[in-house]
Amino acid sequence: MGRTAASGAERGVTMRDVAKAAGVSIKTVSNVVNDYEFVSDATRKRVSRAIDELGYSVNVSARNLRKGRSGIIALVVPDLQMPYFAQLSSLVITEAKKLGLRVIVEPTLYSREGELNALHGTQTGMVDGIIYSPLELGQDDVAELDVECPLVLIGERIFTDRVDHIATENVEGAKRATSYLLQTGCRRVAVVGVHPGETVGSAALRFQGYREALEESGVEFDPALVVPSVMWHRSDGERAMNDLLDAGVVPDGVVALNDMLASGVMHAIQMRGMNVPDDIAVIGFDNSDDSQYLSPSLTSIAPGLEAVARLSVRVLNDRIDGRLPLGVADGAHVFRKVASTLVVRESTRPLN
Amino acid sequence: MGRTAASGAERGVTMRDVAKAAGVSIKTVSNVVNDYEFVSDATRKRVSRAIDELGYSVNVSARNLRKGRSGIIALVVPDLQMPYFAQLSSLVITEAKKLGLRVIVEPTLYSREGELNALHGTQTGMVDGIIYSPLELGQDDVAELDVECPLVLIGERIFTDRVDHIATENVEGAKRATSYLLQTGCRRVAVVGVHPGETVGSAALRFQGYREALEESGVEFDPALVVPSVMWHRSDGERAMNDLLDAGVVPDGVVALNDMLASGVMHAIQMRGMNVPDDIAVIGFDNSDDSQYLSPSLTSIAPGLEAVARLSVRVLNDRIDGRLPLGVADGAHVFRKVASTLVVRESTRPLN
DNA sequence: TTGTACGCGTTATCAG
DNA sequence: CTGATAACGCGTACAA
Repeated sequence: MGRTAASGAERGVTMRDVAKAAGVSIKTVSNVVNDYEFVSDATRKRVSRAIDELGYSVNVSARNLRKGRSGIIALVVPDLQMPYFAQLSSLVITEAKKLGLRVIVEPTLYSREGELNALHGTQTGMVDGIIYSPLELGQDDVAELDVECPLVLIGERIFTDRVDHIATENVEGAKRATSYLLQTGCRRVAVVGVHPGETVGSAALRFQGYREALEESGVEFDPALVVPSVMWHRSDGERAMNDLLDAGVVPDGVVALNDMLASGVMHAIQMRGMNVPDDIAVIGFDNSDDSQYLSPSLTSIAPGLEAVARLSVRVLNDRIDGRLPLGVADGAHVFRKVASTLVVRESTRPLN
Repeated sequence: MGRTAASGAERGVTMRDVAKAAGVSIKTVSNVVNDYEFVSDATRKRVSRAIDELGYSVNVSARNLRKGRSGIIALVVPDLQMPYFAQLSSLVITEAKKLGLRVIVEPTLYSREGELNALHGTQTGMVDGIIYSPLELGQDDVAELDVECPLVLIGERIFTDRVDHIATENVEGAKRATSYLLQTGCRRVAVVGVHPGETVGSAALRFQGYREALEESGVEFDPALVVPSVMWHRSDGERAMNDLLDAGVVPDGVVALNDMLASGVMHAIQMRGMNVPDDIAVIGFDNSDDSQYLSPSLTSIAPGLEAVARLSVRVLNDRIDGRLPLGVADGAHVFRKVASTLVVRESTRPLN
């Protein structure tokens, strides 16, 4: 009434109103609201009742101003629709909630500009910290990471000792995948989804792991078994596998650099009347949610996203609170590589 | 340097500092910052320079306190990892950005408690509005939607005239899908993913559309062609289709109630050496991102998520600003059903 | 254990 | 066009 009824949030009932209604001072109301321990039960009750009756709720903006905090962090990712980042976001939000933080998700939509904007744009204010997972920025852009608020870097595109960094085991994971195929009897293992010429980023690192595994097992590297694909969609995997088979190259195992590629690879194999894993074993990467729903269900490398999420949020929270993250010297920065694990399902042959 | 580098946001340079440095008053700085038009170019320049030199940036918390707004809206969805909601979130975020709003995504993880908490929890403060897409709450919970801030409801679980509501064409969409199969020559059209006993929610509405299409075309309804499945994953679709075929029922078309089911259905068909669409045509629902990457690519009903996102954000923004959304009388509420469209791809036969 | 009074950084209302 | 000055609602020394 009275007013234009505009004002979104509170109806205007403040601590002062509550104080008056309960016959106490503002400070006492504040104490109750913030669960300050030295408040007599009697007053606490009176105040609580007044709060309920007036429908009071604290004005978060005022609190933020006073405390110099917003309780909000930004999560910057390329694209919410990619299973990998959707899962990461989901986990980060869950983890943040545990620590009383809320998350603003900022998709940069694969644009360099978007990624820079998330760091230096006008919208930057009000977040206490940033979890940053770039796909476009590269090693040359290290300087851009120098921002006002704490920042935790995720991924394998940039390496620097100037910010906290949580990385995943791309090399090791791909190596483990390849080794597993070799151990289960594969001799001609193809790799699908390579980005020729790249030296940083998931594709390059995973391909490196593939090569290391071959080398370690004494299996000779065969360029004919390497299938490039810039995009990593299902149809790319299908096309890649068809190209390979059309060229007369028949592997007995395939390492796909992500699960969607793997899905397409399996489909191509099955469409030719061959069996996965008996004729050709297939292994994926990312252990995305639907790898278990494929048929056969897909053996995959789980990058440990839970750990990535947990660590990122925790480290960021420590920085925000001005604490040193666990196990880091003053002035130094966190660098953690999260262990990946092999999730064995039906698309590969058993170990014996 | 100097300090512990802790303090999240600003280093403490305020409008007052800028004003002093530029030799003007605070108000003038404010004017410049907010692009107030009646500022002489000279002053504007002086102030701008001072801002740059001191590295000033506005304190968003203070602004929020003063304006009674935070510029943040909450988007409440069941699960970020479901393609449908990932896409919706992505679109809402993009749309909100255009209007200068930021989005906090709140996954409720399929829990009733989570959905209620998003409305009445302690974290509620500070958001100017809520876009609410419940999956657990039902018609009985209408009262819960009565919250302090503007709220826009999305989905088909609850219908009420007490809040703004953007719905999608579930009935019409499924009807269109079924009709299309019939028009392209199918005579025995199965439906996969039905939830027996349900009367609200996507499953019930889509099934209803299926029946209406049959009726309209004068094709008799055959219960044997109805395959229930509570879950809507790929493997559920595969199992459902296998059950159907194992029972000796061979349809010439399948309406899957979402794309993941459709994917499984196609796989089951292909694994038996049959062809999609020549032997059995398949149509999905949601037009999820990867329906185009299946093989054959999947004909699907696109629920018009872009429009849902655009409308929700716009309506919410109007309410936040105290405006009446376009075409709504005072005291009334928006109810909009967004048109769905049929996206024809390779999994169905052509019209002629 | 509770009350008083001030300041956080902006924006808005006036005069000038 | 610009300058004082009063809120905005809450936290917090400090005093009682």
